[in-house]
Parts: sequence; structure tokens; C-alpha cells
Amino acid sequence: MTEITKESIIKQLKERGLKVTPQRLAIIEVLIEHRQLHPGARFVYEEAKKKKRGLSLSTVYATLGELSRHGIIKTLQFDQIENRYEGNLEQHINLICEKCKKILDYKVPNAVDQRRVAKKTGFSITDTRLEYYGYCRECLGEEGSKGGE
Amino acid sequence: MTEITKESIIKQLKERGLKVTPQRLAIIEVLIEHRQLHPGARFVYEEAKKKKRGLSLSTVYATLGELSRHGIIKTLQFDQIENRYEGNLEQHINLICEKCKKILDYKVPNAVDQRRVAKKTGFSITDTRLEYYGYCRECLGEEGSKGGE
DNA sequence: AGTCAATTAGGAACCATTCCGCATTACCAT
DNA sequence: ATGGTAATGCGGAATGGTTCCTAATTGACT
Repeated sequence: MTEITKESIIKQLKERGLKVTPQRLAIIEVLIEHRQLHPGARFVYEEAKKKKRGLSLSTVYATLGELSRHGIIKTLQFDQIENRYEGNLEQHINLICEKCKKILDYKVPNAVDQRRVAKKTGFSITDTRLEYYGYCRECLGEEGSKGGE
Repeated sequence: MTEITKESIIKQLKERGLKVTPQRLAIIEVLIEHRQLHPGARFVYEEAKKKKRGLSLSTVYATLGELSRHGIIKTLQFDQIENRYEGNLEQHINLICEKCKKILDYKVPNAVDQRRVAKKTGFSITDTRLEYYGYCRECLGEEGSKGGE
């Protein structure tokens, strides 16, 4: 049920009293069509603009923020590269390629036990972020050396 | 061997042909004295300036970047809060309090097997980032509700 | 159709971080 | 100690993703 579909998102929007606008539909479609990309705001903007003329970047940010705030999608925040958005809300590890910036999902077989963390440290977990950085298969194959640039 | 000490850092600087300047010493001292804080650049700047008058923010950024680039410390990159720096290079999970922004280290008992990830996905891991967000014991205790803001 | 609050567009503002050119300095060999 | 030299430091401007602001528009519901 954590899989992202256009219908499920629309349903969730309505359930929460949020309006379903053409702008939002365009943005949602882009998110779904490029779910494997984990696209950033700029990318979503450029693509969604093709579907809905006059769309503004502010709207994209507002919408992505709204979806994220309601737990419909998840915002992956970065510093050096722009934030990315994903619809896969299951616990998993994001494999982030340093070269092509692609982000792959890796389903965690047996994750770290969050309950144990809470018990041992008194820390109450509300969200997790598990990321591995490195080089994806494609980028490794393209060139012999991967350390370069 | 991953523990951060002033001497070890100086040693590493010299080994790599980097100069040991008063500015850098001041910055390193701050990093060590506040290692549990996982301080940000601004904090380091404010504190280090007390030790070395005239220190500029650019220098702090440059030094932290240099230390990080050489693997002497690790940069924790964020978007909404400023980047933070830590000397603990062992694999661990950072517990980040949403309220006070404190960052605690949690030694991982049995981490996710990186080798398995590599084998299954062909992804070559160079760095990891494991973070749990939530509320630390202190912030949980201060108030009954933790969701508000 | 009418009402109202949510949403949108556009641009200014924000702010951590980086970049730039020049002055200063740590370090090594003499 | 001294001098040469490349690294480093400084200060301020620039960068760029994201947020904020306000007026105008538009869905959703009656």
C-alpha cells in the first residue's frame, strides 16, 4: 500500500481536504512516471510544465512540500545536490550514485532494530534515513577507474 | 583508531603535506572540545574565533572541507539545518533530535551487510549515512506532547 | 451559479556555502 | 636564522536551491 499511484494520491488528497488541481495532477504524474529517478524539484518543474503550461516553480515546491508533509511522498534532503522526492515509503536503503546521481532503492532484509535503539538510548524515532553512497553498476562499467571525476 | 584527538589530526595534516596553522588548530580544538555536539560551521566559527582573533568564516569552511576531504572528519550534510561535522568515523547511526538538533551516536550492533548489497545490486559503496530522526530523551521529558511546534 | 478557503504565479528574500583576488604565512632547504 | 614558495587566510561578492509574500484565481461544495 506504500506504492505510489496517481489514484491513491488523489484519494489521499481528497481525504485530507486538499484540492486536486491541474498543477498538482501534472506534478503527481511526473512523480509517478519518473519514480525510479527520485527526481528533484527542478526536474519535476521542467517536466510538469510540459503538461500544464504556466506552472510556476513555487507551486512545485509548495505541492511537493504539501505531499511530503502529509506523508504521501518523502523528501530526501541534500546539501550539495538538490532535494529529491520518492514515493516508496517502505523502509529501504537508498543507493546514491556519486557519478550519475541516480538513486536506487534497496529493500533491507533485516534492518537495524529500532525498538532496541529506543530502549537503549531513550530516543524516540519518527523517521529514518539510510543511504549508501558509491557508484552504480552502469557507472562502474563505463570506465575502468571510478575515482576520477 | 577512529577517535579524534588533536595530536592525531595534526599528525595527519603533516603526513599529507598540509600546513598546521593557528586557525586550523583553533578549529580542531573546537571540534574536539565539542565532539558530542556534532557542531556546524557557524558554531565552530564562533568558538574558534575566541581562540584565534580575526578568524574568518571562509577559513572555517575551507578547513572543515579540507579535513573532510582527507577523511579526517566527516561532513554530515543537511538542507534545512546547517551541515554538521563529526570525528567519529566508525560505522554508527546518528540519532538526530528534531527539537534540539542534538546529534547522538549510536553504535550499530549488526549493521546491514554492505557486501551483500554490492553483490545483489552491483553497487559499489564508498560511504554510508545512517540517520534516525526523532526526539531525544531530554526533549521527550520536557513536555508531554512532542508533536507540536 | 455563488461562496470561501485553498491554491497559484511571480518575484523578492533568505542563507548556508562557495568563489575570487590578493595579502600573509608555515614549511623546507640552504 | 634566512629566504623562497606554495599553501593558506581574509573579506566580500556571488551562487543557487528553497522559502516567503501578496494579489489574483480556482476547486469543491451547496
